[in-house]
Amino acid sequence: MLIATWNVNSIKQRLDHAIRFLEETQPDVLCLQELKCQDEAFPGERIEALGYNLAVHGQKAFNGVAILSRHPISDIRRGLPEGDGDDHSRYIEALVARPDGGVLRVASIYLPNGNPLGTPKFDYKLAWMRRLEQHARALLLLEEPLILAGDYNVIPEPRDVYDAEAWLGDALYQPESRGAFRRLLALGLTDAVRACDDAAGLYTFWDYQAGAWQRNKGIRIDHLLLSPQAADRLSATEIHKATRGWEKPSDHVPVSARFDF
DNA sequence: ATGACCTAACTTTTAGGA
Repeated sequence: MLIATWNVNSIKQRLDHAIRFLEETQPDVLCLQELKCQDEAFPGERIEALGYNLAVHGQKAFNGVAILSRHPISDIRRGLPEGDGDDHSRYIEALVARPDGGVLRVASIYLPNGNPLGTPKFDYKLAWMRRLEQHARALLLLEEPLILAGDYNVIPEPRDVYDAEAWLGDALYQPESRGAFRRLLALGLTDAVRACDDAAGLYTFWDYQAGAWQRNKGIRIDHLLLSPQAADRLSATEIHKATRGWEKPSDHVPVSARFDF
């Protein structure tokens, strides 16, 4: 099975891109982030025509996450637990029926950006990461193949950024943000890309500004975290860098992981 | 050297992104 994640920066603006990616790459599951539309405005028709089932958790103008699956989906959860007062649509989870008869639990995650530092936005990011950690801990007790995929808005390590010094004052590279990401890994989750490739300079985001793409000033912030039962079956990962060169691209590119189930 | 973008919305300016 091929599982992919992509922050599309508006699904309405990027529908042709998403369709092209689905046709060319044929993922079994695609997790989307930053839909920037409400559920009823999600342009699902052409996606469903390709054979995908949809689970959408949208909101007006900002955020919004979805799971597209070629296989039956059930057990849909929208939002993390303990979300009193959190009206951002940043988490959706579903159980996907595997072709081999087993199940696979997948979440599409859009973790808060957290900038600027010293504001409630950064506190919100850290609190959200704590909630994700708690929920991941509970999910791991199920001992299922589990994939927490999405835009984490965290640069895990210096090798994941073109120039670490330039990001020292940014919420994506703060010790607290990176520590919270490491706590997720310490639960027993595996960073899929890093399980397959130790190289520096693997990026998933290039800013629209300042010719970041042309100068390869990228960062790696889109991740697939795997439970042991998923990591055991991981065979390969891919960063679909070419999409960043398409006409009117998203600033993020898809990341995918292949499993031998 | 410097600045350099994109999206949605109560749209001609702002908020949010990263």
